[in-house]
Amino acid sequence: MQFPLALAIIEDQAAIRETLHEYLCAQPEFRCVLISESVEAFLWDLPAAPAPPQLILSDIGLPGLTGIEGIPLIQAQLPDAQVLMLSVYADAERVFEALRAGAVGYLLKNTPLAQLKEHLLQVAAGGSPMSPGVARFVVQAFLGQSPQPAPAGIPLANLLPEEPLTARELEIVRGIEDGLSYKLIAERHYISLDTVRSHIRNVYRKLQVNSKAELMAQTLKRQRG
Amino acid sequence: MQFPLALAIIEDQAAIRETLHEYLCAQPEFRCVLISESVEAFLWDLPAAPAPPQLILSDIGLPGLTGIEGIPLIQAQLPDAQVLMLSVYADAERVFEALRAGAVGYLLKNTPLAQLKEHLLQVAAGGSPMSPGVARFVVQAFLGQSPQPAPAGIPLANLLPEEPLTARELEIVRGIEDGLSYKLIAERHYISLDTVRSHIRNVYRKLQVNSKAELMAQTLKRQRG
DNA sequence: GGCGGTATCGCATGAACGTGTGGTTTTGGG
DNA sequence: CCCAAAACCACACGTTCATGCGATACCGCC
Repeated sequence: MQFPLALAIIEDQAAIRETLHEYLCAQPEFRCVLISESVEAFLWDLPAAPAPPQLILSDIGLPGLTGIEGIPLIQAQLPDAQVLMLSVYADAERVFEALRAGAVGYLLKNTPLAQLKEHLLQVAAGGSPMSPGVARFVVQAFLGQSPQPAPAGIPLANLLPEEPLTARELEIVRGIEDGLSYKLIAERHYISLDTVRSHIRNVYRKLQVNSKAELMAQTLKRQRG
Repeated sequence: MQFPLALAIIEDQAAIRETLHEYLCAQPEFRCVLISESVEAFLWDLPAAPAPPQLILSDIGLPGLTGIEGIPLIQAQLPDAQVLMLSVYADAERVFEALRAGAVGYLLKNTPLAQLKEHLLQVAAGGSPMSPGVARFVVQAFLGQSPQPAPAGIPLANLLPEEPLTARELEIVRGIEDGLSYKLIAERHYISLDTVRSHIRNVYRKLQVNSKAELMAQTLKRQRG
């Protein structure tokens, strides 16, 4: 394997895109040949790239075509390129779709930059990096399926707690999962309505959601996955 | 998940065993309850352990019973424990055997200690850590087998509503379970916001709930119970 | 033709929620 | 002892939701 590896990034959120760009391109192992904010833009700009990308780091949740839908289109243009998915979603369905579509790995967005770099290098070396929580989906599918409720304590927090929820926050989340209103949660724990709000706010930030419904949807997916 | 996690190590090579022991047990997240040099020794000493291990880090190449052969025996004694394999072998056959036997992950012995620690924590959080080169075997096996083996169906029908939901209403409910707002549900089905409201109203009456949260809580309970 | 059920849509009002901004008190290390 | 993190509280504003009251249209069926 020869360095630098030609790298392309597809990510719609400017902040994340810039962070990835700045960090990865500062590494001697990589050379960024194309940075796009959508699959469409990527394909459009591809002919103008200084070199064909060997590695493509792509978001899934993109405007227009999703990252998953983009994989076959990208591979049609770049048969030798390897696509590594980056996503905030940790549900089995999306993981399977991505792998079936031809992705070689699947990382969650809370992966630290340094690990992300390592994973990209491992892709180039023939690996299939996956965030460990993601890997379990694949293992279970591989096993045909035998959903063992593995963790004894069951942290309903989330698969890969970049920022772990505090004990208090977990209690609040349990209240939401029980279908309670903020008012009832407040009464259950003898705290004020605003305090509940405050905790919820922090939970939403940590879990990257912005409504009760999204929070519960995340729990639902995790239980089905 | 509560710390420290009760950890056991099975490794025959004294040097590696001591390295793992010293490093991991120095971490506040872990508490070493049993260090053995073979599966047989592990099982023998298990009753004398200060606490039942929650995580077991086991080598594969052991004298006597191999680590893989040991998994079912260990799980018979510790149904809630999770076994993470550690091996110098990176061949597909052994990986598959280990996973089939019940291992939750498979790491190579060249994994840095810091990463090993992270992987163990991820196991406790429900992950399936695998060294990236190992992961590709599993992905390929996954892709090689039945395209849609068992995505765990949608038993949404088998709730017990005295009044059954119509097809349309079920679609709307699915939208809610995906965490969408009324607006997004309306867009998804090309109907107006008020129509969504109308359907939801009927669903709430039929299922005897009066908020999104209660509806989702009902779904959650049904899936757990 | 009339009748019931489903699907569609509109409007209005109060409650619940999400989010921004600011605080204080408590608590567990360094 | 001080700092940082967690828990607690408050106010304000806009958005979303829950629910009431309508309405029209299609379809199968007796």
